[in-house]
Amino acid sequence: MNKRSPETTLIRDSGRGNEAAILNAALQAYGEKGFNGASMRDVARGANTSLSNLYNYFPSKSHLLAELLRRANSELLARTTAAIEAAGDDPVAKLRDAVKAYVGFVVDHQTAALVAISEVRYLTGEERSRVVDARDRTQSLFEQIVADGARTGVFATPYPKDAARSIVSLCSAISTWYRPGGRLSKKTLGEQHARYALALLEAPLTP
Amino acid sequence: MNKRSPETTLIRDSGRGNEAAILNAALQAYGEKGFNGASMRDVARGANTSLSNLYNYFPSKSHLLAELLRRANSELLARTTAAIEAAGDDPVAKLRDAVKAYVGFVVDHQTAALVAISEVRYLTGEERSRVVDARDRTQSLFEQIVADGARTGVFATPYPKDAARSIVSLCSAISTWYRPGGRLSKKTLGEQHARYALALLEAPLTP
Amino acid sequence: MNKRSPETTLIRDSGRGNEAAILNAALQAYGEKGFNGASMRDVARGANTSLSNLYNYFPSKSHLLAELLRRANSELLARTTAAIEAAGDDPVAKLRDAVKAYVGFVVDHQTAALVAISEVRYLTGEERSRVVDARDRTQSLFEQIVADGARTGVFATPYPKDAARSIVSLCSAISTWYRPGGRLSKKTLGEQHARYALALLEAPLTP
Amino acid sequence: MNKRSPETTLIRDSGRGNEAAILNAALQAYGEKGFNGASMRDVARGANTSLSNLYNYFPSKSHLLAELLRRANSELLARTTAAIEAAGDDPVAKLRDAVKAYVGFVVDHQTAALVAISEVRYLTGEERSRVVDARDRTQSLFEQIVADGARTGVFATPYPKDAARSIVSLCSAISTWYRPGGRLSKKTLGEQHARYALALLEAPLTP
DNA sequence: CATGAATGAGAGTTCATTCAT
DNA sequence: AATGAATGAACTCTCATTCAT
Repeated sequence: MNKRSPETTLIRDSGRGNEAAILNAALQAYGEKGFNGASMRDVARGANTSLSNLYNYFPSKSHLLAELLRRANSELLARTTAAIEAAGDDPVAKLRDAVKAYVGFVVDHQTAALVAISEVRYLTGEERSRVVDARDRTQSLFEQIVADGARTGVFATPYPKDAARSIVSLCSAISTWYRPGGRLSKKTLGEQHARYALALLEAPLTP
Repeated sequence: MNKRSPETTLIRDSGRGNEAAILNAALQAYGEKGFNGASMRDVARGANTSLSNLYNYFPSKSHLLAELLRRANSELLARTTAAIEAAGDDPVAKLRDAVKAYVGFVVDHQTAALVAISEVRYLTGEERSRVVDARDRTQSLFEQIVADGARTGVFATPYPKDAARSIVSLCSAISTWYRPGGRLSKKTLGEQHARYALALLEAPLTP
Repeated sequence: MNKRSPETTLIRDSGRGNEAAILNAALQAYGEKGFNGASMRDVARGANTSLSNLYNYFPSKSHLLAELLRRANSELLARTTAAIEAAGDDPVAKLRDAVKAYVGFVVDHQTAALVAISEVRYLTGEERSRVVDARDRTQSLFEQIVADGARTGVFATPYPKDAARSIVSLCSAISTWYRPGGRLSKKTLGEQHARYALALLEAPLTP
Repeated sequence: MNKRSPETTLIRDSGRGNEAAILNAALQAYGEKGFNGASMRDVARGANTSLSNLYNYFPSKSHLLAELLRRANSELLARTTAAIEAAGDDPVAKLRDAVKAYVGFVVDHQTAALVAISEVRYLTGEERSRVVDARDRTQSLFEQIVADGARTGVFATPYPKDAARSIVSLCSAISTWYRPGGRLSKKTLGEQHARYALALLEAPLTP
């Protein structure tokens, strides 16, 4: 009926009735108004279904958020892992491609990326830890690369332990200001941030 | 009765009864639960006053947020401006001190910094633009320094127009993970981020 | 799979699929949470079937209750009638055995007895009157015995018209406090209440 | 404005706004539809106030029930205690007057008595135990009298330990069928039940 | 006979805000 | 400046019931 923006490809039709529509509506609602500002009625309206039917798919509003974040983090982790594995052994290549993959995810799924960083705080208990774990696993990938490069001396930064976090912060912050169709394309942003990352690690840059 | 943490010094007793208590309670409530997750009852409880009395000080919940953000951005702008003015003419020194000032603000007023970046979205109309303007003015300071250094060649980055935003992102992101009393002190964080910033700009680093 | 307690023998497998399981689940649910406190979902869960399948057996929640109470009152009436008929002509013997039968029913089907007295009120219209009629028929048995004994003088109470109701109240109240396996067995309770009844009627007691 | 029936005197105007109106409306609603069948909207309507205002007086629906039962049991205990104290030393007189007091309460506050016995089950935790304790204290009064009379031999029943409970059951059951203005007045009911009680205890009756 | 999806109504509770005192 | 009472709207969630398969 309505052409989907590339954004929404994160949530694929699972064959289970309205599940995908609900998740997408929730993503949009949480993205626009925040988790607490968006109501289940908003989600139902966006999914073109009834309020009560939401509860046939997700037992609570926070489960809905949790499932959203689970999928987002899972996709981010998959993309980043794949990029690293394809990059060979060079820490510089690994980092460059990991950053490009991360940035690519943020650009492709801006809303999901934004919700993932700004709304995790509203999860508690196991829901929260599952999501945080996934997020931390992605961050560990960067930490590992930085640690490797620091050992071999290619990353000269005096703060190898902390720099990885800054690189991830830099990439995910894109979700807060990026506007599709603007001056900066996905490709440009990837190259920019790859260079920021290497510079920040004080790696030799090939101009 | 209870010793105030340095955090709370952002809001000074204005001599107007409970105003400071209310603002501090609101800051804490919005910081803990987010703007929409915190209720006016939460604020009243935190300020040890009655719900209805809040409205003798602030006409609405969002005015309260706006006032909070106004003060936070104002203090941040003041600190950054002062640091730059005291740094002399060298772009490197200016940037270094501006970053240290920014980081200092985030560490001193973590909650305020966090609320300032994560809850602006819930303001609208003039309330919003006043706050956004103040935030942009701070960012412009960094852009100006970077532009100056790029012109003289001391900042070799190929992306001078965009790098300033990244530097600011890096500094403000501290508010999302910093824990007082941890491994990283305010001083260390300032030095670290100053170095990150210069590295990112591809300025020559004196190791 | 699971051995049924004697309680559940009130509802016999009618050969109609899940009917017995549903009635038993409803009995337990209404017993634990009351008619309005128990949901059709509770019943479905207890019967190990789906919510919608309940409606293949019973057209509504209140029909389910009505059927339950119909069976309970029917069994109670049958037991009491049988006991009276077996007791011969002596009003004293008749009353004693009627009370024992009633108490026996309450002990054997405590939940059903409890639900029967506490949840009738949620039936309306014909459903209600059918159940109330059955209940009244049982009570009439007692009233008849008392009237007979009063005529012959063996029951000396000045309130023959009202005493029967009190006797029935006494018996059915057992369902509100009885705990199986406690100090009082079915046999003891029967004897106790038979004596209470006769004493209350001011009949000569053989100690 | 509207003349209050004697029933409602259980809840006196406490000077706190709508408190009495709310409690009376809740009593009536719970009495008519049961705790789970009555909604807070029903209560609000009956109290001529808004739904949300109920929560300025009682923090939850079950607190409202608890407070109701607390008052009912308290009044019942007070009446019974007073009657016993005024009755002198004779167990027969004590029992007779205690029963009359209990019956008087049930007749004067039929709805409260009915709700007290049929809706306690919907309380849990401390709310429940407070109410149950009060109820048990009243019952203990009867047990004490029966035990005393059994020791002196004036109550010849072989079941002194259990008979007290039956007497209380008998009295409270009145609330389930009594209709004001019917054949049986408060006075008659009191005398009837006093006689039932003594007969049940196998005390010598003065005809 | 059995199910999962769907729905409109309504549940208890909390919301920001107002007002009389 | 301060309060408790009041309110209408909105909240998340559950209800009994229906229907297509």
